[in-house]
Amino acid sequence: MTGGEKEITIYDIANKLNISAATVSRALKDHPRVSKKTKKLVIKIANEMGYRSNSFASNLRKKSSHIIGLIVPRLNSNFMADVIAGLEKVLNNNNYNLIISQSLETMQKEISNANAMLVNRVDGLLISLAYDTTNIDHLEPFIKRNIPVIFFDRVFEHDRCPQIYIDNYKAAYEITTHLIKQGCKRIVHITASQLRKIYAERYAGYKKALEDHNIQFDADLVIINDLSSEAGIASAHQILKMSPRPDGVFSANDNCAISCMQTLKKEGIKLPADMAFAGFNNDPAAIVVEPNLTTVNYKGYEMGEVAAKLMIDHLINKDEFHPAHSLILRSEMIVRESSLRKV
Amino acid sequence: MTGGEKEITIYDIANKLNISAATVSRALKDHPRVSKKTKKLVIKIANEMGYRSNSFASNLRKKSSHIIGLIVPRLNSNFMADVIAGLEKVLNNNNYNLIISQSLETMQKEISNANAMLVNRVDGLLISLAYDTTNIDHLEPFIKRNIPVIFFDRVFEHDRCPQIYIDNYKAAYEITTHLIKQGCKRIVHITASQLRKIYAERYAGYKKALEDHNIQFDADLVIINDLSSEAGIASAHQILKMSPRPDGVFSANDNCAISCMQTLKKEGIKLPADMAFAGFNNDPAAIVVEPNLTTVNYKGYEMGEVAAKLMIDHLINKDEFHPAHSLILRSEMIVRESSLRKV
DNA sequence: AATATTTGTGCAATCGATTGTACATAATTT
DNA sequence: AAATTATGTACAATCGATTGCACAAATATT
Repeated sequence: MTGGEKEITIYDIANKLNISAATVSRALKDHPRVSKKTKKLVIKIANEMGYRSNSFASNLRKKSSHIIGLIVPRLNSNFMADVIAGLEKVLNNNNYNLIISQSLETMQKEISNANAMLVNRVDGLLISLAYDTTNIDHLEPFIKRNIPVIFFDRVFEHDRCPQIYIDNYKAAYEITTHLIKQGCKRIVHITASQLRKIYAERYAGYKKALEDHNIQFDADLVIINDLSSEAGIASAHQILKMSPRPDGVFSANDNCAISCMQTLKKEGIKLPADMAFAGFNNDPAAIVVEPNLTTVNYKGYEMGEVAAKLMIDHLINKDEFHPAHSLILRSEMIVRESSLRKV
Repeated sequence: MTGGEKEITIYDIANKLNISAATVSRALKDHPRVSKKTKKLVIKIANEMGYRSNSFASNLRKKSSHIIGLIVPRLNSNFMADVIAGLEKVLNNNNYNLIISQSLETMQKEISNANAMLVNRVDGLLISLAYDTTNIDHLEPFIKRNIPVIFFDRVFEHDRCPQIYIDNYKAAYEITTHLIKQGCKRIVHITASQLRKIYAERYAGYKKALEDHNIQFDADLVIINDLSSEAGIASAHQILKMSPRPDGVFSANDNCAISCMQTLKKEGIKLPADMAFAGFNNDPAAIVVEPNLTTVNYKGYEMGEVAAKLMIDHLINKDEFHPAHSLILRSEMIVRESSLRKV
């Protein structure tokens, strides 16, 4: 099976109209120096001939691809799917395309993804870091080439790269305070690698809330794992062994909180009477689990939109000075039955 | 802020080594006619100088981008996130990149997405159709250019395009039969637009199962909506008004089934005693809702992998004859408490 | 009417990698 | 030793769009 018809180029159009390719090129991109008559004619013929601009040639000449790279730890999470949906919408409206890859939580794959993005000559890079990423040397080639790099969610400190995240510290502080106000005195905190700022900050918010309410911090109540469903089950067993038994749990994500809740329920623990629960993210399942889970609404879609807008802004005003300011999105606590012990 | 350092090209390497750019090019791609010594040297210098191949130039010359386009109705669903994760893994392992966009369930946006993919000169297109897509004229330019188009999940009949989907008819037949075996006699079916083959087939499987078990089909028991959570709530109210009251529900997705279940539970219906439930997809929330939802395991990740592999195969053996065979993935019924009335 | 400005178009170089062809030199075969 | 083949490299055209510059024609200004 051999290739279809030959692709139409601006030269074909130029030949047909007995004008130069330069004029065709200018006409197609609405250059002011081309007469309206010529423009109309060119566009008409281009359509008739089924012309499609060759982006390779254009990109080569213009040294820009109109493609934005995205690297995330995992594509299959609710939060990330929302982020991507938001990103895609905004980028698409601005005629940018999105090329995506996942690091699968390893720095090694993140590095190879970054290299692929570089070879693909993305105009900008959006990235949420893998669990074990300890440095961002692999992003230096972008920074060196003045390709904007924007961090979101799992961010990294760098004076040239804006960061977008929510105030994890504050959200964790609020939710812990809420649990305390519901009468909890021994609150377990389930979290993940403290290498990632977002988890470290949630942890810090948790600690500060305890401190501000005169509750002694107890390191034995802190469980560090990968926040998976399996980890939630394991956490539940660990909690059951604690003595005296905790009366509240604040998990750094909903997923882990939910499987933990289910395991505890099976073991006869009454929720929230025996133990109040709070999660983080507002996954769809938070309103399915019984009792419905108190959590922090982490707006993925909005974060995607904001990240894309910031990226577009950087690209359009490429030469302007862009302070690498960080954007902190508002998040809100959503109180549901899992934490309500007082009415 | 002006651009960083100049990009290194093969000419720079050639100059430094006093050899021709042609040799550099061949050395970098391990051409057999270049001596091992030269290859080593070129690679060494290329690394030292920080050379990155310019994909625009390469693509322009080779007329291929190594980019696969993906168009889906919505990015933010569990199923789709899984599909994308699977796709990305396989494509990435084969040095292909993935560019994605969402039609937001409208044919209009699907058309504009397709055009963008064409301009971006994707090497292949993977697509799951929007709700209201009635024809695929917008994909003809790909077919005409011999760019492989592969449908998955929401497929379309076309003699040049392979389709990947599960046997929806069979799965629906099985699950309906299961409900019947659990003693259900009046089974509601909640489904979506019959324009989409997958829903039409699930409907057909449902009907056939009734017929084979001598249960009279009753059109009043069929609810057609968009399968959203809101639609699930509305369906619940509709079901409550039915008389005599149905004793089973088969929803064409889990999402809708779950919100319907929750609404019915609030209204005092006992599940599964009063009404047995079955869904479709095996969303994570299916094991969170109480009672856990009987459903069909629709393996998104696997579907993504299979679709990607098929695409790679088409691209690598570009000139061979490819029968546009369809791939039907195995799906399995997962029986949980929501449908178990007999032990 | 002469000069200055605007408008419209074409020429030709450029972006960087690839590849068919040519041509040496080296290694083998007769 | 002559003829043949294999090996290694270079030349130059090509992919298609873009754009600085030149220049003619049309219009406006003095």
